[in-house]
Amino acid sequence: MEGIELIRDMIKEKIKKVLEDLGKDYEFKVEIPPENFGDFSSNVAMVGAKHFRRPPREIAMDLIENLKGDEFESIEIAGPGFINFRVSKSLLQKVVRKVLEEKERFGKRDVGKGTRVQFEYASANPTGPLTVAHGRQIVIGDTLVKLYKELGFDVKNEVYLNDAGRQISLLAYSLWVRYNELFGVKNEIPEDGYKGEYLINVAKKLKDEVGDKYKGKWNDEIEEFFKRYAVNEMLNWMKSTFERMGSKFDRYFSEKSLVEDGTVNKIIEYFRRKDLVYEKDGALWFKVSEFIDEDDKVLVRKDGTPTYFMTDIAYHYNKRMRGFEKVYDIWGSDHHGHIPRMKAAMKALGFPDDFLTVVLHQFVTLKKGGKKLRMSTRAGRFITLDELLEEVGRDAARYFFARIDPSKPLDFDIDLAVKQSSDNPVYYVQYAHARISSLFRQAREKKINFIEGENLDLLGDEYERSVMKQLDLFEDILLEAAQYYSPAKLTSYLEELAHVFHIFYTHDTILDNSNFEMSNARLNLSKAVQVVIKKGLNLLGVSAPEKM
RNA sequence: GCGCCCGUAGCUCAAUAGGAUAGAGCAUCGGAUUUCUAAUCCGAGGGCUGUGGGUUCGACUCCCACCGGGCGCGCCA
Repeated sequence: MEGIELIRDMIKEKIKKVLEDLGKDYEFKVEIPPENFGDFSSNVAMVGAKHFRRPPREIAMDLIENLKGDEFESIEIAGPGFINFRVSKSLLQKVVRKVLEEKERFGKRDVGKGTRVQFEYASANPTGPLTVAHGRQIVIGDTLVKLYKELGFDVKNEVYLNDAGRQISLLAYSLWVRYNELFGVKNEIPEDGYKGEYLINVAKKLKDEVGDKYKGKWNDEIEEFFKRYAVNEMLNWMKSTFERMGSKFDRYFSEKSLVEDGTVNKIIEYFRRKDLVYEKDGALWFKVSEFIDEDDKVLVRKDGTPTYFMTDIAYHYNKRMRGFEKVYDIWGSDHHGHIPRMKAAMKALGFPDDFLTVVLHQFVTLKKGGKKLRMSTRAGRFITLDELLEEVGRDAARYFFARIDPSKPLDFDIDLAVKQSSDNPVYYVQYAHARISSLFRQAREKKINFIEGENLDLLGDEYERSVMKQLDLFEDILLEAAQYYSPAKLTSYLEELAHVFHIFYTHDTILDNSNFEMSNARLNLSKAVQVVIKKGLNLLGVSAPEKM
């Protein structure tokens, strides 16, 4: 039941031991080299040149003498001093066994040791439909949440609703205008109001519920009602979009509640005691400059309302009080200016430096008919996430969002996504999964018995080897994708795994009536691939079909 | 003007904490199926990794300058 270590780690350990025997200890790497250089390779001899004060190739020769063993079919020196390892079949076969034994648990580790962390993403103004930019954020967030769970963290995810502030007043008034239109009462939606058609539908629903109760009437109380009604409608809409995306949040957190429950005032009091705020021009300012080389920022406006900065500090205070040891915020790159002052605020509250990590992603631009579309919620003209899902489907949309590293801008060509959706690499990966399902259906038909875990010792030709090596990488990739906050590492991996499988499938006959043992061995290997692909797609929130 | 991010094949992107001959897919051209799904596989062409310097055994990767694009520099969020 004890799983083996990654082969790479095993090699590294062995080398380390040999170095210790020679009285040396320094950093070096074991990696997967380009083709034709063996299975694994190390730069240990090259890095060691300064430590041994001898030429790399000479060092390599000594090391190789001490490394020889059953695990390796061959160890060779190449190029300027690389040591290339070709590992034994039996070592690779153990990976297959491990995958089959652990199934969907394969890849789980306990690096997190139950550390309580939180991911906040897809946070939005509840003033309109979610955009494709939110879609990108949802996929990045969802995937990281699942990855961190795999790695043994206690993870929660949360959406922050900016349900306070001026934009909500504008939303309420815009809805009121639409509502009155239904009675023939004409009013103008302000320039910076919400002119999208969706508010007409909300207005109709409201009219069905309350009739002409608010026709032509407007006061503070009515404004409150319209705010509550509109925000609730927008929130329900958001939830339905999340559901369409296959996304689920543990909690929706209201910005407004931070004012109402006194958290904001509590923070202000604390800052006052610490002499970190001052009054100027009727507003309350936070001494950002006390912590970093940036200008001070307003916390409370002249009119007494808190700024976004203020409530966000309160929100993060709240997170900390709830017991999260680390929080990750996923923001669009247009928020990057917000990072230093938030960090300063965290410091002011006495939180550890690494309490808050911000994961930034570049924006999504849309292209349609060769033209770039600029999205604007207020103007009411944009492609919504709902529309995108309608056109390309959940799997393709999610995979596409995951596929580009968050640090790169994502250029979403809608025409291409619609027209050539079958070219989307998600199908390439899914197809490998479906193909394997089909293999097992065929095996039953051909009366080829599948015995899990048997005949693995027959695996070892070059196609099988490359599949086994790729399987061995999976655990490492999960860690890497989590560390770099990059689901794209996972999609690249899956495409490569699908690729080596397709090659294996093309060149080796898997179901062979004249050789049941070999058939069973290859079915086992296929099964292992299927388990890993399914798991990988699962982490991305993409389905793994049995048939295509 | 200042700050952050990005620049790799015609297009969309890789390149595993500085490593070997910079790789895939799409597109183009040419092949592969009487047998497990051809949504696949094999092959060909296509590159001064934006430009110029620097660091070292070695640079797409690190440093400096510049060019080009995105974003930010609110009592907006």
